[in-house]
Amino acid sequence: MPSRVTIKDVATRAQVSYQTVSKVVNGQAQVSNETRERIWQAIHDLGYRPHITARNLRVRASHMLGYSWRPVPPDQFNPILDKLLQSMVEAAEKSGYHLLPFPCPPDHAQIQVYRELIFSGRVDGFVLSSTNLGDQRIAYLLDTGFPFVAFGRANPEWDFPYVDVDGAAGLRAATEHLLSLGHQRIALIGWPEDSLTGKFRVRGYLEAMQAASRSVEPSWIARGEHSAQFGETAARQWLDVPTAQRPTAIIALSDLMAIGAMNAIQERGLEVGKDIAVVGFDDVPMAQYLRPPLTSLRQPIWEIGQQIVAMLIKLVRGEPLEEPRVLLPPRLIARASSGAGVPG
Amino acid sequence: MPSRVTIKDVATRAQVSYQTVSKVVNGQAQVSNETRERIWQAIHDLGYRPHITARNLRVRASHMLGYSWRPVPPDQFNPILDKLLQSMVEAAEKSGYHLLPFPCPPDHAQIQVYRELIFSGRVDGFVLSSTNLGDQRIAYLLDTGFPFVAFGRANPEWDFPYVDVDGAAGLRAATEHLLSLGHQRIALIGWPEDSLTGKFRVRGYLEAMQAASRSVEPSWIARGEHSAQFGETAARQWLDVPTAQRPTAIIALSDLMAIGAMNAIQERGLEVGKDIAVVGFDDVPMAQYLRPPLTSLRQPIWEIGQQIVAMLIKLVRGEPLEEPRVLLPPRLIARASSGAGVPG
DNA sequence: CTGATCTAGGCGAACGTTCGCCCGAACGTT
DNA sequence: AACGTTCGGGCGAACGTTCGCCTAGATCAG
Repeated sequence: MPSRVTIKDVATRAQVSYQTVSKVVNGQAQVSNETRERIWQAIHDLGYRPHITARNLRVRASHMLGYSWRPVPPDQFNPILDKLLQSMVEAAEKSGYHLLPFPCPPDHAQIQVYRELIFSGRVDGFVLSSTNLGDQRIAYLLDTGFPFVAFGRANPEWDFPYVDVDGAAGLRAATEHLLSLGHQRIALIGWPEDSLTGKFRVRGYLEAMQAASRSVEPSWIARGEHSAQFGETAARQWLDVPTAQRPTAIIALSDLMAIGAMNAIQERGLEVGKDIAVVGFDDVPMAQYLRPPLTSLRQPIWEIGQQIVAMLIKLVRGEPLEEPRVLLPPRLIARASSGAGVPG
Repeated sequence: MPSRVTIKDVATRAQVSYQTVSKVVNGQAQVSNETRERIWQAIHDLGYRPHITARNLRVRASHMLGYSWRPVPPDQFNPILDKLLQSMVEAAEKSGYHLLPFPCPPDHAQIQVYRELIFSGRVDGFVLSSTNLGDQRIAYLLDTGFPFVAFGRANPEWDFPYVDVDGAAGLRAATEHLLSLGHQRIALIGWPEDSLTGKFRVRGYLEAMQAASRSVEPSWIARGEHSAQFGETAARQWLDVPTAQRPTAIIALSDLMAIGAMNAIQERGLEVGKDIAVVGFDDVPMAQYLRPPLTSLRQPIWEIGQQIVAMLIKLVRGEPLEEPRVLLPPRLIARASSGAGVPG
């Protein structure tokens, strides 16, 4: 490793003090054009690049944004990580920031880890994901006043900046889609009551049903864990109902559960998209390759990443947020599983 | 933001010079037990945490490892990113390092971006992924002597540290698996000739066939782009062959292509796993939920991440690598699509 | 011609560490 | 008693920047 070329090397070559070089590099005004050019020339000749660590020390900022995500169990998939990460990394880089991914700590150590990252000056702000009601991290960060933006909502009485997918709008769209195809009895596979995300989505479903003056049987709503297995179980229970009263369409709050439902339906020799419609949520990349291809709701992941990071950087810089709560609607991708789109 | 507590604050409280505090924090010997305890007490009382940026500046290291990955097109999936990232981040953190993900630059700007990261002192080393023959980054980094470890191989004449999946071993296992089930005519869906990874895998297939004294028809090997579409096309071509001579099993070099093949087979009214066996590569999380569940080769992603990072950190620290070329075999996960495992 | 204003650029200091060297006291040895 | 060794801890310097202040000369108005 040849010892690095510093601002002082540039200075001697350009015959100025090194502080003047700093001014030029940072685009400050107090330099004549010819000096400026001479300095740029020297910078170019020597291949000088400012040393980030030194700069960060001086300006008391790390220019790093912390991000951790909950790893999914090996049999499941994280449909959004790739794109979300790319989006956030790109957005951060645009403003001279970088993303610091760190392992999602076990629940009891959460605060400890966040505190450590703050006080060691490793990050200037956090992106929180997988938020839920009573999220300790939010409470802690609100308390200390450290900048953060959440991907997801939490307790309504907490006032904090977030970006979230408008699950209610998504489910309204899905429900209306099915209603418009003539379905009357639409069932829903959801998560346990304590899931906030689940609550919003169910609400959208109920709203759409009500708006269409359709009543909803309590038995049409199944709640359970996020797994293909549960999707299967839930669907079977409806398949046991006599044809005349049984739901003709199923909306699952995730593609994983939708896949379980599809498998249960096909097991009975029924045809998905014809006998019973199925709609998922997430639009996992695989959705289009399923037989039949799965109708699903696609989250605007790229957009979400961009907004979260843009907001966080504003906060870090102490600028005010004009719109601290952002909801972005997912997009319905209609395919054959709901009886729409090209068949096959 | 209350101004941070520094090593000097600790020093005054513990009645020592701040350099002595530094010694204690870094576990150096020259301090008596009682002083040490007094200092730890002060550290604890004040909640002191060393300032990483300052430390990094002083020791001339960023303790950051750069990593970029090629984003997959929206209709495909990255089956390994989640786990690989978790693994690498965790391994890095264990040794006091962090991962710096950066956007994968367009080809013509690659070197430029790497150079920038090096000379601005942002990273101490790189993890390279998606390597291929003639990879410019490898050439450049070898040339400058900057530490890196590749995930994947490249030109055999280049001497550099890498970790890779032993694709040949994987395909031998898959082929032997099918042979043991009685298949004789085994076809293969692969990538274009210029894919190095593809070449290794095909080699494993050929070796296994040869070891079993089975000859391989040239027409059994299809080469094309990595897509479900191509998997479908390739499979159809074999389905057109009269039953007596047509392949009874298909190995695809990726699950994505395997899925295409499965769809083509089912389209003809044939049953996957019974009429024709299918084996994929990657074991994407979805594989088990397909109908029938897909037999596939699972890459030891966690292990790979751990090894890559461990090797890279050694390099960064200037320690020698006892084993600079690591090949890890994938594991065959037998499911119904190859006629093995539990049916359904 | 004088004094005020502006401009280009220099200079010292600081950001929070770690490193190497130094010194004084205590101890043991001859 | 004189000397060498060891140990605990202090001190100056440096890592590569940016920031704010200062100044010498140029410019300008009256």
